Amino acid sequence: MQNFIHPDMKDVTLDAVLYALADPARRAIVRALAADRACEGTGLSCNAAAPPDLPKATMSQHYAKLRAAGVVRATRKGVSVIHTLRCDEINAKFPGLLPAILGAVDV
Amino acid sequence: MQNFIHPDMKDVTLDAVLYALADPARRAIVRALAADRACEGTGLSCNAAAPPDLPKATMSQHYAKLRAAGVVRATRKGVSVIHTLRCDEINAKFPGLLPAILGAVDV
DNA sequence: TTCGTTAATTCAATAAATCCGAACAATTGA
DNA sequence: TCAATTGTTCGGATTTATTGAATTAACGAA
Repeated sequence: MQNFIHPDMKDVTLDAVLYALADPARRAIVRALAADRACEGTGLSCNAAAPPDLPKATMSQHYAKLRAAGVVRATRKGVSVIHTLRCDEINAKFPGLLPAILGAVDV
Repeated sequence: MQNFIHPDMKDVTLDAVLYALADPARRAIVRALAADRACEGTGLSCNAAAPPDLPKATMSQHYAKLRAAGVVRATRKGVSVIHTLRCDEINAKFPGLLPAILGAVDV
């Protein structure tokens, strides 16, 4: 599985970010990571941030898409993979986007 | 084809809106409608707002998704279908979302 | 070192969504 | 009524998503 590849911010497109955030499961993950950052800020394992009933293969694909889109960053820590939101970077490139999406009352 | 159905704003979900805006062709349409509103404000025909090289079957599907998501409103005017952005409504329900997306330099 | 456990990824098969040419429908003007 | 214009709908090929099963990775204990 090797170490994770994260796109440089100059290669992160609005298209990919919106696509990544257009899925409710992925948005739930991003919300959890955002909440974690606001509190602990230590990052969360895949399982910790994903919706509880999500099959793990599906979960893993969602994380792969979030990483590829440049939305999250992953590092291995023991048997877990810890994810953090690339919050400041996204905010710098797409000002207001994350707040607008995370702030919305998701229906 | 009948008259177009537009969802009531209470039934418009963030999920659907983000999904609609996650596609570059649809975002191009929305940008064109936003620009029109800023200038003429009269609405644009499908062809006028869509990317020029888009096959019309595809274009039509994109508009259908934008309508279903609650992002645009359509009315028939002669042989044309005129679309307008449901700008204020979306802004009221998802504050900051449209500005963040339309304001971004699309890559 | 070798198991066993936990955590996540990859594979492969199926299911669902998208794209677009061709046919169709709606409207207008001649 | 006919032709032209503008979109929509249909159908099939292509692409993408989902998920169970197999696999990889890291760790701790014996």
